[in-house]
Amino acid sequence: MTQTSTETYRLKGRLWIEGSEGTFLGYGRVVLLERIGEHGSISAAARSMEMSYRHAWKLVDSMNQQSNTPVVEKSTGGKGGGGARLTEAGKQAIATFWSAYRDYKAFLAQREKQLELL
Amino acid sequence: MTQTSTETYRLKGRLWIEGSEGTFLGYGRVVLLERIGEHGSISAAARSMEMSYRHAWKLVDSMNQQSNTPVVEKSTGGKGGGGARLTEAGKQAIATFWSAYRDYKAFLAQREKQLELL
DNA sequence: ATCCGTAATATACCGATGGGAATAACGATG
DNA sequence: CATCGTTATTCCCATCGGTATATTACGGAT
Repeated sequence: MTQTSTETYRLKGRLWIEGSEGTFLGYGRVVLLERIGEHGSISAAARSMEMSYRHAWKLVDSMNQQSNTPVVEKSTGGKGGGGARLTEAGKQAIATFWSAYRDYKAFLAQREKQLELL
Repeated sequence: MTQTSTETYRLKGRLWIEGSEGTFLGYGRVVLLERIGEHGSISAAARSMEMSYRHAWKLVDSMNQQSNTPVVEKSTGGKGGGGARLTEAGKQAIATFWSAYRDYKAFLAQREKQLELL
């Protein structure tokens, strides 16, 4: 027995849905969509996470451009200065991603048990 | 029908095995291990891919530190200046990762068929 | 007409990551 | 004991994503 330390290993992964222009939906993007749904604006959603408005705006723009129908509808000016709200396609996108994500997590947890390392 | 463009979506992901200090095995690391096995040195392995020796060395160091038994044995000086060779644990690590990787690819391909987006 | 908070956009900066070059140690071989 | 190609290690630099900051456009409410 010359075993000094015994490492334990975890199987980890990232999951995302790709469109024609790269990433369409990923974990952070979907959380952002949810926050937009809760707060009613991109800026409030960005503040609620640890994300800059610039970054959040780019993500929303990227998702809208790659979606067959926009996931977020934005309005500028007006009461409260404007805002943003989820579309039906947006809600559907969230559900679709979480569904795949749950399956993915389950796969990882299951597959992790079979790891055999020396 | 107001459908302008019809995006098709792909389910993509990354997979890696984590130890106590972060990533232990990933796609690039395992390819590097294989190349070391083929070429007999870290530097030749690095040259054979598009990787700097500095980077390759750090990856090998990280893997060795996190493995219960080293994955690469290195020798300095001597005929040919030294070299590096895979250990049994290294070969095992490669096999373990590719096995998980294949399953993971199969999972992604299968799960992709179930994506439903608007 | 003014105010307000948001969308929209450009610019400058910052921090991490990896690359390249440079240097030293190493040890069998001739 | 000089050579040689590798391991090992330390600098500095280019690149790149994201942050912070600043500015403009917008339009309903007062």
